[in-house]
Amino acid sequence: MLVEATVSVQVVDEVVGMGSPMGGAVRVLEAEAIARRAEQVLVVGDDEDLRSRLAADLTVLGYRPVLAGIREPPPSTPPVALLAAATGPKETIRMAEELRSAEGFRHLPLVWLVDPMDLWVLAGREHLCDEFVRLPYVAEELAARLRLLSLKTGRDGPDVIRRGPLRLNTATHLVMMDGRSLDLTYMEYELLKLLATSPGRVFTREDILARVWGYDYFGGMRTVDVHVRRLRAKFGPDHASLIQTIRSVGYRFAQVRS
Amino acid sequence: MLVEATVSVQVVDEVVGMGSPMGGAVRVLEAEAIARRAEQVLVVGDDEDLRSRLAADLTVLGYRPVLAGIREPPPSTPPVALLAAATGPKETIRMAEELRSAEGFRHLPLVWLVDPMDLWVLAGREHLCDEFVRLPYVAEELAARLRLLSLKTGRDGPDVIRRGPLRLNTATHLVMMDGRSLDLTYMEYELLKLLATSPGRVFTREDILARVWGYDYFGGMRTVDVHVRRLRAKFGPDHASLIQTIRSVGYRFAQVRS
DNA sequence: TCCCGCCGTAACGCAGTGTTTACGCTCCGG
DNA sequence: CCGGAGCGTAAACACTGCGTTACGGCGGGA
Repeated sequence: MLVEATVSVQVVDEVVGMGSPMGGAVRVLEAEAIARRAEQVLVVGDDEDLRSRLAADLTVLGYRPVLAGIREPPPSTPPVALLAAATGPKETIRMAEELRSAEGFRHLPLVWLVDPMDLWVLAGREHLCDEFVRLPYVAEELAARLRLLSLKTGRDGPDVIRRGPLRLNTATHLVMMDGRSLDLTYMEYELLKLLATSPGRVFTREDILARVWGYDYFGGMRTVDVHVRRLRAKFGPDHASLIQTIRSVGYRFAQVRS
Repeated sequence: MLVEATVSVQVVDEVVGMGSPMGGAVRVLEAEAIARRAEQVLVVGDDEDLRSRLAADLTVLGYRPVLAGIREPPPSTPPVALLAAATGPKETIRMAEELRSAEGFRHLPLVWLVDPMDLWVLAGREHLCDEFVRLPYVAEELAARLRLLSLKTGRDGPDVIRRGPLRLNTATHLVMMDGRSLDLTYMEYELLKLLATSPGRVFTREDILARVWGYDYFGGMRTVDVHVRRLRAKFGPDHASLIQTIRSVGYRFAQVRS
């Protein structure tokens, strides 16, 4: 399916496993695991030396590098990919083309690491490259370019609420989890926005009904439960516990580090 | 009005400029230059040496450098500006702020030329910087970044908005889709312009009515729906989804990769 | 004055969404 | 260990919002 490469999927700094989301109360360890999550960056390519240096620098910069041979895509899609090829620009082109044609990676922003002698390959291939960094790279430049890229792709900015793996863009109404976009309905979106704007704070069902459905709403409380359930289902099993149940009280969004 | 600087407006005359009937061997760069028809680039800053080197390189690359002290803005607004400061990043920040607050320059994409030691100044100032180049710069990198920038900003010159298959000339009111011209009515054009100038952003029907029909408009919201429908019909089935419906919220122009 | 293109409104039907209901499991106190 | 309250879950039901079409008013040009 994808470019052949020597390194298999290998997630750096695996998160503490999260238990089954079924069954109400969320354990402290799970909340901490979510809290330690940083934004992932996929690092692909056949330049092992460059890849490991990138991994080290990215970690220092607060990112979570995911080293992978792109033949075996990682389980969770990071929101951005760095292309590090040792065998020259042709390999980078091939990786970019195959990532772009692979299901699930089509909209992944690609950052090329390019030797200044090879910059000519970019001409006419701008559709395969969202950003590039001149080699030898400087960590500060890499950081700045990743930040700029986040802004340009709408994953960060003044209108974006960042909560752990969740990105909630209030300008575009786009919701992303681990780089994948979630398809939420209007009520789901509004409910999530309310909870996510005050992580850790507990909202009673009355609160939620009044602020999402309107103060004049007259209906059953279970409506909230059902919508929370649908949100958790769309979050997927790994992130279902982002919304926590406080028994006899209500719900709250987990306290995560952005 | 703008930052004080020593150099007045001075157009470096076109060496490979448009209409130049020079023959001879056509190298890749020159071919690009002709294709680009000598697009202007504003070069501002107090680093005279850097400015002149930029002017020379830009000319070779087929651009038409406009050297200016930004106190005296050039008569016609170029589509992009390079910021070259000798006195350090503070000067660059000041130039960027003043350009952004100056009428007519607000939406001008800014490219910083930054010493790697000064890259820290970018943190938190991403709104003042659309692109940056590490010093000492490489001409090929500069060219590649300018090409990428023009793709990302979706502008071919000051009057042309490019969004995927769509071209919108705000000067001539001409709209093209896939090279074919669309015959839009006045309201259709204004509606499309509003949506297309902020791809991804969701506009409510109130927003749209206020900004296209006028703040004093008093009528039904379904008017917007019908005009959106007419636009989609003229786009054709292949491109109807360029305008997306956000249920219970409004409409938005799709985020397309140019 | 007539004609034609543009624009706003109303009506209808459907797909998508929200709400209700019912049932069974979990948690916790007795 | 038992029982009840609280909650998760699924499915059925009701309805909203939007796409779509048709139609009538308005204004400019012949």
